[in-house]
Amino acid sequence: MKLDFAQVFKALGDERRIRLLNLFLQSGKKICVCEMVDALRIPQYQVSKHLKVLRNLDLVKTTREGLWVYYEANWESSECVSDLFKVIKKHFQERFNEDLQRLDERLSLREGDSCVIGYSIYEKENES
Amino acid sequence: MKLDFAQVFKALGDERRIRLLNLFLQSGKKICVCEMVDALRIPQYQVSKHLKVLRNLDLVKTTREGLWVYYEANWESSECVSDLFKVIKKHFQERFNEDLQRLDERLSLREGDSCVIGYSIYEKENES
DNA sequence: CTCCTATATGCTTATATGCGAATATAAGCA
DNA sequence: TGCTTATATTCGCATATAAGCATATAGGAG
Repeated sequence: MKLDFAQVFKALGDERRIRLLNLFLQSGKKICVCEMVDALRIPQYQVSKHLKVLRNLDLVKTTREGLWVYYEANWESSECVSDLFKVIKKHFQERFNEDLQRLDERLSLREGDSCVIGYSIYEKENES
Repeated sequence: MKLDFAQVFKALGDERRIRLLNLFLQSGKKICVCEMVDALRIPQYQVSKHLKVLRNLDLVKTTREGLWVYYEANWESSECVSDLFKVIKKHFQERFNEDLQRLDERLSLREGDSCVIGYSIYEKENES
């Protein structure tokens, strides 16, 4: 499986994909799709589509737990990719800080290490 | 001037732009457009177009000497970009080795540090 | 089996990006 | 000035990519 690095750069050439990857790199955690939707404030179908691009290039790993699918950065892909990850991790922390803040809020609602609320918070948002 | 890094990755998401940048990074030299045309074996107008993308993002610097315009990597752009350059320099040496070989052949035709032959070698190629 | 929820994918339309040919610009020289 | 060469840009066309909506899939609970 010979990796085409132009493809990797092209994948990172979309702001939302970088923001997704940045969530994984900065938090170091497995994050589920509905949590990403909250952190990035973009529709679920967009998150899934962009995750597919990252998955096809082996930049992320997935774990399914019941209905929830958790994503994390894949540091075992290749040395070049993990060197790239280090650069992003080093320089993008403050660049997308708002995403990380919203992620933290959302992660605080977990029970143990698991997401339990899905999209139910959106129903509450109608109150405001 | 706030740099959009998704744009930088998008610029590197084209194989020919990476190959151009790789020429600068591996050789460490200023290279003129007609030499790039020979090294990458793509038309001159494509080289100029791709160089424009790199120039607009401040990834390369230019020097004009008479008719010839020399390009080189711009290491002063930002720390993040120069960290990216280091990753590319480290991992792409053998990946585009043929470009570098052709560049070396072409650079050996310089007089001093200057390109002097332009596109005249193409006229000789009709013999073969 | 049926219903519900989280995630993934098709499909259609709009937008953007690519190429190649021709041409413009800019500098040197006669 | 006018000619030549190196480099840059413009234009029209084909193709690719993005957004939004609807729907499909997959797993859990009753």
